[in-house]
Amino acid sequence: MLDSAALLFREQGYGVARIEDIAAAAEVSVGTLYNYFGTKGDVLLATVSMEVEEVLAQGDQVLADPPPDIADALNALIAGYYEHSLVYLTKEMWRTAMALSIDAPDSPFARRYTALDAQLCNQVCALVARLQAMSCVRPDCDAKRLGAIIFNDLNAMFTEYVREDAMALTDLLGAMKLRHATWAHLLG
Amino acid sequence: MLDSAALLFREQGYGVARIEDIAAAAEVSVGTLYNYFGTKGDVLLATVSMEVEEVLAQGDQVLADPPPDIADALNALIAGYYEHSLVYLTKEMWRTAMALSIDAPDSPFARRYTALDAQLCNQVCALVARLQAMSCVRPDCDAKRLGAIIFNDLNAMFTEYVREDAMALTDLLGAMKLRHATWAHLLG
DNA sequence: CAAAATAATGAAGTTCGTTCATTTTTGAAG
DNA sequence: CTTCAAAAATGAACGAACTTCATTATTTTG
Repeated sequence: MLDSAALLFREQGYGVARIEDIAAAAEVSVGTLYNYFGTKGDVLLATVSMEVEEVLAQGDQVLADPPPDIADALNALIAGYYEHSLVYLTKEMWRTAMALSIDAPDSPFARRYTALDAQLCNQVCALVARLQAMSCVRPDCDAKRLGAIIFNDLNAMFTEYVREDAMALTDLLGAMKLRHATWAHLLG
Repeated sequence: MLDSAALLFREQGYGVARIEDIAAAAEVSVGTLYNYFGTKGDVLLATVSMEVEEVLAQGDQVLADPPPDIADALNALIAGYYEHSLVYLTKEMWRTAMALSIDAPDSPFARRYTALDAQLCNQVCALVARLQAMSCVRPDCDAKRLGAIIFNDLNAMFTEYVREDAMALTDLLGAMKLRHATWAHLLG
């Protein structure tokens, strides 16, 4: 079911792909699909989760042994996020997931999406703390707060990337590098 | 029409208030309403615009003669944004507006919403530049880039505030002040 | 084998936002 | 005052797809 859904979402778009089509492609009935997913949005979430879980695992690799330079370390972590972002999802799917999570923040869907976001943020915070422990970041700063600022900024840039179909991944990566240079300058 | 719509959106919520109800409250027909607004979302946008226009005007006051201290200046500008945010809109209306602007970024609605956001961002950038000209911010930084980082972070905090009905304005203002302290520390 | 629990089914319901052919009002010209 | 064309207003009907749920089928248990 999930494979069929992900395929149709990618090929036709979340809005165009009807539950009926997904059920047909998965060779089950509509009712069966609803026995496993409470909502069309939940089907999308399952795909988003796959995406973010993998990205978090990748990030843990970076955290285990980060490059001893602020810009390099941030590059390694964040470029991993960005480059993985379209493996399972399209920009349109990201937009829909983001919209759903804002519009109904109390739904199970949104709660889980928010939790995943928080984990990504924590990963950035952990990286900053690690760099601080390695004396690559000035010690007179709160790693948690700095990490959150950095994450919020990078997340906003990702949102912009996802909103503009014309924006290429290289554009995003370029903008990201300028940010990292700024941080290296301020924190080094 | 707009007054009736804003009232119903506030009282019942965007989702619950039907176009038919809004038309009835404004003593016009549904068709008439659609002669002035292309979409239900456009009705919401008109209210969002009022909100942001006023906030931008307030911001210009601050920019004209900012306090000669980073934290104070940021406080004056951003607290103005935050404190004004629920004058015309509810948290739910904000959420819907944000969701619409992400979900269909090419719609007139989204374009205008994004443009307003960009203006707010520019205002923060202008403030940083102003403080730099006043020698309150170290000169070896790009004001435009710093302003964008600061704005993205504060905007993310506002989004969190709007997502959590339980979060009070004072919580948001408190979190904001911690951020400003960080910036004062890094840029002073 | 019986019977209870679990899973699958798919047709029907529901709900609003949106449309558009028709009617009404306006206001300028003769 | 009368015409009449342009502008505004009208509201009934449409459409579309997500969900629901009573019914049927399958699996597991005793």
